[in-house]
Amino acid sequence: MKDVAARAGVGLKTVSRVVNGEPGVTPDTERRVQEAIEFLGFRRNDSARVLRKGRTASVGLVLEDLADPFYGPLSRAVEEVARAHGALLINGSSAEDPDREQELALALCARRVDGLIVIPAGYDHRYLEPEIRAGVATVFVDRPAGRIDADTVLSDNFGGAREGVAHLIAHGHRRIGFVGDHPRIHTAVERLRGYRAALEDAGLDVDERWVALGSTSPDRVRSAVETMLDAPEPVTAVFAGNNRVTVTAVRVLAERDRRTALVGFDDIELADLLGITVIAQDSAALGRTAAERLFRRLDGVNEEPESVTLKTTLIPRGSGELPPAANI
Amino acid sequence: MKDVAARAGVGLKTVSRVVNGEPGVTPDTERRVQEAIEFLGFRRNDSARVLRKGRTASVGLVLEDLADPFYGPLSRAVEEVARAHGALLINGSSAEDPDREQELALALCARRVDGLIVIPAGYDHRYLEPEIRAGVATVFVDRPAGRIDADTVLSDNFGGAREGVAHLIAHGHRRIGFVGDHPRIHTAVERLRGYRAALEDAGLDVDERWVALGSTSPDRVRSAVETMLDAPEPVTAVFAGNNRVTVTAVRVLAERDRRTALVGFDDIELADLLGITVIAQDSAALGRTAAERLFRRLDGVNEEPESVTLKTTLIPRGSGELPPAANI
DNA sequence: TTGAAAGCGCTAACAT
DNA sequence: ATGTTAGCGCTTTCAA
Repeated sequence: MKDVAARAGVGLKTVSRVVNGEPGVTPDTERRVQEAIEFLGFRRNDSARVLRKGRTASVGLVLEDLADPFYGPLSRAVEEVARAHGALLINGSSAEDPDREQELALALCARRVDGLIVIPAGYDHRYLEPEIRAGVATVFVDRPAGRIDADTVLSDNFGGAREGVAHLIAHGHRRIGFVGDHPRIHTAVERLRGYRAALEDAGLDVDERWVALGSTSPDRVRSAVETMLDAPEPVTAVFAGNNRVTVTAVRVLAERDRRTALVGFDDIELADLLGITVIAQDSAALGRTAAERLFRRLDGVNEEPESVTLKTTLIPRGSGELPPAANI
Repeated sequence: MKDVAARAGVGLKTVSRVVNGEPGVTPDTERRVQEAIEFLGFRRNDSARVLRKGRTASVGLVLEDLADPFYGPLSRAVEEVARAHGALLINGSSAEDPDREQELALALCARRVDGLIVIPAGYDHRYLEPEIRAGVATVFVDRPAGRIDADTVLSDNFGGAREGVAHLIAHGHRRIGFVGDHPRIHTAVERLRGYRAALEDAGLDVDERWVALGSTSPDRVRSAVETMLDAPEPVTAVFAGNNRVTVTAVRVLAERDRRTALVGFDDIELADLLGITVIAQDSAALGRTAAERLFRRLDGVNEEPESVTLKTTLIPRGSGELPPAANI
């Protein structure tokens, strides 16, 4: 910038004005400055600008895994909102590791992102308190914040699961398996709660052998489902706790002769062709809502932290409408 | 940092040393500094650090759409490599718009990212020349750079498509449709080239009514496929030019009584269950390779720009092995 | 081992 | 309309 000023024979501030399109420069001077910029291939160094202005026009998003089809649309939605506000988005994947989540979130804070959207991997976010106090707007998505009070955007995991399981019950099922994510994950617990509530609503008992929480790795899900199917009194329907469970469950059920009903939480591509009934959540809406809330905060709105819950949608496609198979 | 120094009763530089784990500080002093840091909730401002050091420890990734399942794993792979090098990743989606690609790439350069990975939307990347000259390492992925010489990592689009079409020919097909992306997109053109080459290898002529390039929107793909199926001499097989085309093609074909063979470029989740034969490319490997190349450059390796091509894999699952249906 | 001073490139505030 | 000065928070250099 100094060089540009020298070459154009003007002061530093004049160049700054031109670069930022500020008023108070004669067209002639502006032209000279533009020429110098062109000639020197100058481009403003935003690092310096940030240092001076205190705002980075960037927001951070800490999620679990960008490669998961659930998070792609979410991230993209956040990006669109950020873009509308002239901000860039820095993503990071925690890989479901609380330490890595913290490391990432703090690294983003050290970069002085203006705001932070976090899909928690951990259960204690007090480490963010100093940052929030220092002015980093923070919104939690998909899972609630741990031990601090903050804006949160969730899906109705409880209600969605309850509706899905009720749907199976309405189609005559009495022995329904639940295969879900690890119990340390909030959504898994909520969905299990919904499962239990639906059974209870119908006056049915839960046999704990029908419930399997744990890793969503194909191996674990496969063995969980197979155990339920091979029991003396096999389940006649399975409720899959998330997209990865559904994918494996569909594979396992497809191998069997006996038709077992299935409802999965989260929609999946091609689920329509496979006739998989799902409880869909709108991950893009989750991201958009969170980002809008974040920027509202950045624009100075100062309300109490608030929790928003987005509705889920039951999409019947066949697998959830199968009647119980005559067993054994 | 000033405040920390004051509170600990030491010089600014000593605090800097402690924060960065540099040697030359007595344990006692270090302890006092640490206490002050703790007390004040100090965290280093990386913006200032960046300004001074000239390196941001961040890389930019400009892709088409983070919500596309093809790019999620690619982005994640880049992130992992970046993480291993202590760098953060800033993603941006160009939405297949050349202007937006440029705007994004230049915004990232203004932030002084150390390196840039670009999945081109445009065909002229000379706008990046000053940046590259100024030291921003740049690697192009998935599609080649336009009008500049730069590192590039591609999939073998030509070879993959040729293999897929040859596979259909080997199963007896003579009238094979090609539905692909817009002809301004490099991969679409390459794959079409592969299609033509396979037909030519077999001594078959191409009827241009079997070729449909254009938008990958469901509507356009649907009508393209339906036209081919409803022609007086309908195609007996369809080669789908990418994941989105495949998804719609599968839907359209599933509505028909006559079984039409299908091979798709790109693997899709649940394609195994639907028995869809595909030419799979490894999007994570694409991202990893590009990122490794980028960091090699950042580590000072100074070779000529190089183009790497990654092999694709034919995965037979049924749809590509159907014989031609007796038509009409 | 420790610290003072200079400066990275920019913008805010205040001249002129 | 234009320029000058100070300073954002850190690291580098060099001296103590």
